[in-house]
Amino acid sequence: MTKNKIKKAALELFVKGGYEGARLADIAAAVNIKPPSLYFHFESKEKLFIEVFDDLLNKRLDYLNTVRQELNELTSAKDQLRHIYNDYSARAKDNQDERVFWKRTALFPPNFLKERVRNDMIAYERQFEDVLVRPVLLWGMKAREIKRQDVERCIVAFISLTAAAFTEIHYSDPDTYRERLEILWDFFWDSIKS
Amino acid sequence: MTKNKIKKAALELFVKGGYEGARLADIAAAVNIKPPSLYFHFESKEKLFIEVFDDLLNKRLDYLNTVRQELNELTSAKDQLRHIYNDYSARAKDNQDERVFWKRTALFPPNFLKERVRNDMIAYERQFEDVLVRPVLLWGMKAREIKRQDVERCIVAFISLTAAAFTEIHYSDPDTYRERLEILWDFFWDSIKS
Amino acid sequence: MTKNKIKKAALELFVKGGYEGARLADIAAAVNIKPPSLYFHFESKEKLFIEVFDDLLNKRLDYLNTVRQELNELTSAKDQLRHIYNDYSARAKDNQDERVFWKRTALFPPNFLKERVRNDMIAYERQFEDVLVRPVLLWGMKAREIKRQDVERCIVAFISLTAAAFTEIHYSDPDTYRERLEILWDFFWDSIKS
Amino acid sequence: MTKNKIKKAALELFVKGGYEGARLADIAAAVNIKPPSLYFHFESKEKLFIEVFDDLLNKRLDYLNTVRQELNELTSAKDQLRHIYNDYSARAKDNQDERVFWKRTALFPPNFLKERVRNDMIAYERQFEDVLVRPVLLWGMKAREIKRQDVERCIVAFISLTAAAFTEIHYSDPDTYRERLEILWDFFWDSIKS
DNA sequence: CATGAATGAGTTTTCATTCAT
DNA sequence: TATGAATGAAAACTCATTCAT
Repeated sequence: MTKNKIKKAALELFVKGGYEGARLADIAAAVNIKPPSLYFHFESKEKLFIEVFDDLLNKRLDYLNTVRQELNELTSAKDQLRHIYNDYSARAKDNQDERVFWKRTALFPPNFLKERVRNDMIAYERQFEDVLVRPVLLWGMKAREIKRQDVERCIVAFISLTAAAFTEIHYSDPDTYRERLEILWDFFWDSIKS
Repeated sequence: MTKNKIKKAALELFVKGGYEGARLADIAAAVNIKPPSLYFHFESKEKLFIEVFDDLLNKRLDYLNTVRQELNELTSAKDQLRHIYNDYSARAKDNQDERVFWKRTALFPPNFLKERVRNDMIAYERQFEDVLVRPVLLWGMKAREIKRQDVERCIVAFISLTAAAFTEIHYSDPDTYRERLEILWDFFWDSIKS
Repeated sequence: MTKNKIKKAALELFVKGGYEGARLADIAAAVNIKPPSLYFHFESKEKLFIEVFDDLLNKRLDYLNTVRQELNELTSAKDQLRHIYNDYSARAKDNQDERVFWKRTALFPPNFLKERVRNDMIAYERQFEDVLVRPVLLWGMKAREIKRQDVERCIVAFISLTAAAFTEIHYSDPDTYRERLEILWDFFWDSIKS
Repeated sequence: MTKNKIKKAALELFVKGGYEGARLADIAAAVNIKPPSLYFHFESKEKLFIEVFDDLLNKRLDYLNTVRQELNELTSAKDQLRHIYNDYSARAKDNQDERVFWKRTALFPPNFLKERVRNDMIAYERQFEDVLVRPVLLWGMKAREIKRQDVERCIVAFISLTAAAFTEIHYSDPDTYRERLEILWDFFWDSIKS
């Protein structure tokens, strides 16, 4: 389906150049159509961006629940937290484009989307904490696997783990990246385990 | 001096819209001149960006040495690390614009600068580690203030502290921001102290 | 029949935006089909316009004869002229759209049709004068109902009555419109009656 | 001054093709500049149209007062009315372009201006009646030069004289045009004179 | 130093039109 | 009959840049 191919190409180019840096001509070329043809599928460049963003938002929101399910298979809080964290070490191209698009948009949204992005992002982060991180942490504390302490502080630490991981994507080659993720994880776990 | 006013305005607008999103017309307007007048001071938009970038790079490089000096006044490794970290909690507008410009450029440099930015950034990061972080950590370990452990791992942890701090700028209001920086610091210090 | 629905919708939109202002997409939408479907019925936008125009031309030409017949039922020149004039006070939506289309096309034809329109219009006007206005005026003079005078001058006056009526459509609400038509008529009749 | 040359060229092309039919490329070409240069002088095509329209509106509003002055030189109501009417027989190119632009815009304004045009036009018409036509008619009646009668009806008649005159511009060659204006005038004057 | 005027090279967007189904 | 998908041609508009003053 052309529409999806366009969205995929668009995501890739939005990642490379941001909203303003991505030209419709390039997006069209990536799908082997001419620029005007894009307008059969999308009202405007803005709407295209929004659809890409919304798709990803929904995908991640869904993913939250998927992960939530998967956690049930795991018996220790450590494994569960690690499973959540693992999402960040997957380095398949698509996956990574999406993650960079997500972060780029979160940090530097195109002007016309500033408001919405901010709201959606905050809502997503809240879900992430409420559905995944906090329950696991609480459960781990109850099971004495994790030191009793202020959960909210632990959450802040865990979130910043993921933030740091994202930054690393840009600086490190794949191997260093994985290595560093591991280091961060160790620090984190040592800090909170009983 | 007009030239500096231009650079300051440019930095601000590059922060808001990135290289492509910032229009010379806006930069000129911010300085109360017309766009052609910019060309008296700068050869081109690219050159303007580069100058802003270089200025900041040098400023930070200088700052490294300044901080290096300041560390001598401090007697504990904890205070020293904390002093380095403190740069990140200053939240004056200028300071912050610079930090965001820095990170934005590091993460999403304009295409024409990709190469140079990457190199300069890496060089800077190395300096940061070599001049400030590593020496302090080593010294702290020697003094048994910090647990004996792999220094490089500690560096990774410290660096990611600053990365996380940056991300928080975007999400949190000033108070929350400061609070979280504190939390992260506590986690970090608890992890490495003896 | 779809074809006729299209023509009706087209007429309406040509009235609103002129030839260039009317978009095939809107015309199609008004008939609940998609733009490409229009091409099953018409070769091109130009051809569509021409058909609409020709239909109307023929309709009006026919109407001339109808009116000519109807005049036979009327015994005074005054009633006859008034009957001719009455066409202009009908204000049903369709009727009016047609009149505006007619005038708009007469005054500001699309470039590609300039020649034909001019010719057809002039031919129509001549018919209007030859078949309806002049005979009635002559007959009225012969019957001493109308002052003996230069018929051609009377025709000019009568024609300008209709032109003025058209302009009023745009400026006046229905009631004012009717009222003014009446005023004009009174002036006219007083001027030419015996 | 380029700006004025643009406005003049624009008026001419708006007359020929209406708002949608006039292309900026043609307007630019008429002034020997490239299309983007138009944007140095006008924000957009719409704004250009609006300025042309406003200029003309003001010009005509001024003209009303000029004519008002000139009327004082004339001693009979007949001469005065005729003087008002004469404006319509001037057939210099510029003058006529303006008149056609005026009427075209009045009758078929571009969609984005519909509201404003309607209001401005009605205001202008009112001025025309209040400042010129009604006073002269009243004065003529007082002087027994004009038959005592309902002034408002006379105004309607006079206005439609001008409307009809406008329509004639499109149909007739200059000589016929002048001849018909004369005929209409005679009818009108005969109708209202004492 | 600064700017008014203009422009080249794009960029998004519109729209009538085509064509395979 | 009708349409989904695509396109050519052109439209308006943007923006960095130039240049004479």
